[in-house]
Amino acid sequence: MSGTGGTQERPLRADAARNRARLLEVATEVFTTRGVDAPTEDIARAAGVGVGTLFRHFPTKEALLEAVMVRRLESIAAGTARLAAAGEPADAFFDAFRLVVDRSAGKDAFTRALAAAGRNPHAALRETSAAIRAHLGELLAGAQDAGAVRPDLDLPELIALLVGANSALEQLGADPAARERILTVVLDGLRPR
Amino acid sequence: MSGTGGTQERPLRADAARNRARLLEVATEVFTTRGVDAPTEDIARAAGVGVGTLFRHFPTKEALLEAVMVRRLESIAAGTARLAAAGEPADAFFDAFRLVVDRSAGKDAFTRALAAAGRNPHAALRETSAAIRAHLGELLAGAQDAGAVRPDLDLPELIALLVGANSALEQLGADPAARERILTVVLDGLRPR
Amino acid sequence: MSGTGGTQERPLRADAARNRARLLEVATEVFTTRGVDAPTEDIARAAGVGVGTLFRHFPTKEALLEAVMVRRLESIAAGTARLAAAGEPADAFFDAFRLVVDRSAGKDAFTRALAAAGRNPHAALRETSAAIRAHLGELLAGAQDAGAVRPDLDLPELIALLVGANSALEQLGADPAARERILTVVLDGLRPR
Amino acid sequence: MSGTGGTQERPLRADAARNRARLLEVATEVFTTRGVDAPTEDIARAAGVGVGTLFRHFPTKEALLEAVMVRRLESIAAGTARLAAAGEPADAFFDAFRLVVDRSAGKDAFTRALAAAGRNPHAALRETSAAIRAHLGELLAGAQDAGAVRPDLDLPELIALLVGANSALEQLGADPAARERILTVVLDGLRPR
DNA sequence: CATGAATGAGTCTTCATTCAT
DNA sequence: GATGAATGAAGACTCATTCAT
Repeated sequence: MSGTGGTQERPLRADAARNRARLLEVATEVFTTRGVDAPTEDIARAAGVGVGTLFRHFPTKEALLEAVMVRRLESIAAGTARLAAAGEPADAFFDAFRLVVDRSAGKDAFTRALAAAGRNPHAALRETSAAIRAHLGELLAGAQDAGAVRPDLDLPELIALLVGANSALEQLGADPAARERILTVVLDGLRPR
Repeated sequence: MSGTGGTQERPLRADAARNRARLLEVATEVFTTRGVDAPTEDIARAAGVGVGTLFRHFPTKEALLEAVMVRRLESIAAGTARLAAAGEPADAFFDAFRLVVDRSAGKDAFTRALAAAGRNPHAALRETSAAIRAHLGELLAGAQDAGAVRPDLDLPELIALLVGANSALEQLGADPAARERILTVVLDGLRPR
Repeated sequence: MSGTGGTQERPLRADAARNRARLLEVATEVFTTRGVDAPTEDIARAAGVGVGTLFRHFPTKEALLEAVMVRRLESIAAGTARLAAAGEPADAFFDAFRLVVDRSAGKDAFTRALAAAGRNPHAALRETSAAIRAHLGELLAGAQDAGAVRPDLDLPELIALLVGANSALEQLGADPAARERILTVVLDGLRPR
Repeated sequence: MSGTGGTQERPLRADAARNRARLLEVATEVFTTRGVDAPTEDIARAAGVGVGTLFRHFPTKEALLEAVMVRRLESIAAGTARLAAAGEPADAFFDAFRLVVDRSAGKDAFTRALAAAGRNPHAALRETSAAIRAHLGELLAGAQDAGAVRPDLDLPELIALLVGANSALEQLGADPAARERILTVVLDGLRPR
């Protein structure tokens, strides 16, 4: 897991690595704020490189979008991995829910990627989201065993709720108190009656 | 209230009305399943007419999208109006939540329209969604007065939750039991602790 | 030469004749003020008829344009015929020059039609402009015989100068004194040194 | 003043510059002979490039047309500047008239641009044609002072006459003797009686 | 390796003309 | 005869992707 994950990459030259990182950064920003229809050229320009460079690093626009998602998902996976290994099942579960939602912030094309896991043909995405799903599965089971979450809920519903919570928050805007109220509703709803 | 609604339209010839209706039908289907980036030509073809006909009825693609949304929103508004006038505040509120979610199904550009009410510049959309918001506001207040919904929740959060529920369900797929479980979580979460 | 000239037309019903006249009127106005690229539908609407009616009277847009031109040319031809029959060769010639320019006013697509005489494949136009050319030829010869116009000038140049004068005036705008100065320049230039 | 003129352009690559120049060349030819309604694609094809290339160099068709005009006007401006600086007022004036007419040849959208100076919104055009107008103004005044041109003529009329002469010549065709006779008429007409 | 110019298929939209009502 | 709805071939412009410099 030395690099960005995937199929055997020879080590990039320093400047190439820098370009790649910068492109990923900028693409995340652009896709998030302007949507995935933003022209590749805008991304390249914002990253200070030519389109050619962009396409050298990412063979298609879709591959770039995928890489952006993978990065986000990896960050999430790191968090859920830690929490799945934690001791307190109930707290860990609820923390994980918040963590996923927090790190998915922005144009929700991203959370969707997580959900598209099974259907999606891209290996990198599939692997990372499978890991997250596994962690969430464990956390859910733990919380249910601890009686902290409704026992009839299954992983697909949990994920759908994560996507939904993300949408709701994206919809709502910045007011922190209101955001907290939204989360309270969903998290309370997850608890057994 | 019987027809396509909006600002005074001279009565169309029978065949023209049929084409218009068919275009609206097909566009709803296409936008819903394939997203708003689907080519106008596909919509025209699916409706069995030439592009020219589409553009005669709807001067721009955006106008078509707007008409589709207005139709959906009007259907929702009719439902919420009825429920807002009903006697049982608590039931009416929860029924309204389900109704909005049901009739918003699809690539969720739709619930967003409702949410975008104040900001967006399309008069037809603005009016209809303002009406829905008004109904939802009444229903929420009634349910809160009746002690059936958390008192700290405000209309913007309710709407955000509707958008979120829609996303969650869209994400989930068809399984009716799972869909019901999702809704149960959210609706239970809305109740006071 | 009872009607609009051309190949055998059965007498139109009163309303049809009225429509045809109105279309010609409106088309002249529209082509003149908005150019020949104005949509046929605008012309039909301005004339208070449907496009279908327009195309019943004039099988193509070009035919309509031609009819408009023929009308103008006929008006010019009537004037030049009268002047060609007049007694005073010099005055008649200069009057004709002014007359052609006056009646050609407007988007000069019209004067061009006159010039396109020989090349142009449309019978109606060809005939009428041939007549005008004949009159102008006579007038020119008369004025040259009378020593009022440079002897080296030929009909094609005269026509080119008419087109040019028309362009110049169209370019200039409304100021009557300035228009007169332009005409003075050209008419003086036509005189022998 | 050496190149394509306008607001600071970074130096293009050799091939790009060649394409740009070729497009300008071809567009001049096409607009001149077939009018401004000729499809952009025809221009691109004639220049041996794809449409994309055309639109890379000129963001809209109008921008291309403007560039073509600017080039023509600059060529004219260079000539009138030289003549305005010359010693012999009368000759300089008449030479300038011929020069403008010569270099404006074609579907006369061009001389119009000169005339449209004040009104039109394109900065590049405005500046260049303002320069030409200034030169012509000086030349006219000089020639009038020298008694070589009618004293009652003003700049707007001169410009209208340039447009008119251009139209007349465009109308006339290639015969050099006839063209010369036309110019003689107009130039003689400009002289005082 | 990086650059950005070139490509051309694809998208929206217009408009002359036809034809069912 | 009149109407205006329907048609579809263009036309301007965009953008992912390729490739010469």
